[in-house]
Amino acid sequence: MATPKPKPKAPRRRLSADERERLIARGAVAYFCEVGFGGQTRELARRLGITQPLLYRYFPNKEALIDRVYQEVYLNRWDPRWEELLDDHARPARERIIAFYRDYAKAVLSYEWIRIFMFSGLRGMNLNNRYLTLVRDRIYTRVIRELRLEHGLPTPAQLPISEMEFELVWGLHASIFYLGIRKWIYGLEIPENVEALIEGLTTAFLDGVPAVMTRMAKKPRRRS
Amino acid sequence: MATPKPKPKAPRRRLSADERERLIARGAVAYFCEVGFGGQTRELARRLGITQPLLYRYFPNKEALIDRVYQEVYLNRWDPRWEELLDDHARPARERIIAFYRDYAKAVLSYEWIRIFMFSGLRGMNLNNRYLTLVRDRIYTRVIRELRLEHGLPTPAQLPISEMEFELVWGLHASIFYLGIRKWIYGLEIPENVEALIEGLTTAFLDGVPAVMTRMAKKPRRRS
DNA sequence: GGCGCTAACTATCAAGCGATAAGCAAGACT
DNA sequence: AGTCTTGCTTATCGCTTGATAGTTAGCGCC
Repeated sequence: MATPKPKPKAPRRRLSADERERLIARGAVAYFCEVGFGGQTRELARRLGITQPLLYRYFPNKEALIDRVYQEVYLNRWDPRWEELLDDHARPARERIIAFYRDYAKAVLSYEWIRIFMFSGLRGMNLNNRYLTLVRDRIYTRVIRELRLEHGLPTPAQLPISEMEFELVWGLHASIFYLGIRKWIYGLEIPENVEALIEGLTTAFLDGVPAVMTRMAKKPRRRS
Repeated sequence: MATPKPKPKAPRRRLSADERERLIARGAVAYFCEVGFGGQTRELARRLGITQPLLYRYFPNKEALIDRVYQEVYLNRWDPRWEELLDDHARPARERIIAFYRDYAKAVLSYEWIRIFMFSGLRGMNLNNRYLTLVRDRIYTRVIRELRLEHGLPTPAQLPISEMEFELVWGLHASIFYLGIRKWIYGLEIPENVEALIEGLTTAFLDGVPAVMTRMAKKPRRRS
């Protein structure tokens, strides 16, 4: 090439502080999701089309930026209607549970959510645990309660939920979450029709788990 | 403290090249499993009780060290007897599948395996995919074959294994693998008696999945 | 259309980190 | 005991990277 082209150099654009901060936060989510929290501030700035020191005008340091990423991803991902949905006794339990997982999957099986969740887990954050406790207390308990009700087993008030029952529900949860891992962490293809898939997994769960639950409710727990 | 203590400085120990290399490799596995591949060579050396440049006498660069970590963790983790176990028609299919997953879990639910698997996935390595293809071809196909046989469904030769069948088995796999994620990535407690847990999960699977499989074999596949 | 506020940039520091070069010393062999 | 091999260390380079200081210029306002 004859033209050395000194620099493309986009014209300096001046945004309001709020707007720029949001832009940086969004960009940080996208960037750190992709490369992990070891990603460099210079590369993040480059992707945002700004200079690296500008980041430090909006965030005191890199850690603050990462905290913001957590906030962006973790907050506002919980839909309170999930609990209502699971409580709605007008519909059959089976239908409710399938509907819930269909909806839950839509919220959670995203690139950002799955990867941030993994990265923060590997980093030793306890945000994961806080979230998973929420899932356990708000969702698993409801699923188990409804299953017990449907199969004429004692209510959780009468007989506390056993470890095994929690584990079985966690197994369903895992099989759905793992779809996200396969897609967004391993980079594998998963079936196009995720809804049908979740319906199949949940159906298999609903067909298989009550038998185990019933068996465990009758037999005393065997110690290893 | 009155004693400034200039340096503990362990006496220089001279090992054979082979021995030292193995030591470094082992240490690298432990270190990179813990902190990820962004870990620093200096810190690794410190943990090994050697100086950092010594690493470069045994490995040309950090990447080679990481490759070695992959080798150490991925290789020799596959037990060919798993396939034999699943093929052993002297035992009931249910018993074989439970026995397999009990054994498989023992091999795979380790700190090193789980974390390296995640780190390499997040890094975009395709080693995961190679491994998972192996699992699919050697294990899932066998599980499905045996389940079909037990429930009077066509053999895979007569009717190819459907996507949904693979997905259901992948669901079982996920629910077991997720135990490792919970323990070694999220840092959560999991039940002590993992064997009983796996038995419960597999039983629920075996009770629930055939119904779905039978249904799908009879009904034509519904498109979304 | 000039002026001021401040968003954004240029330049740079200091610590961190992968990697290399040259010298030292532990153990083996005679 | 002397010496030779080579495992291991000290010293250091050069680039990277988070963070700071000082300068420039876009936009609103009168």
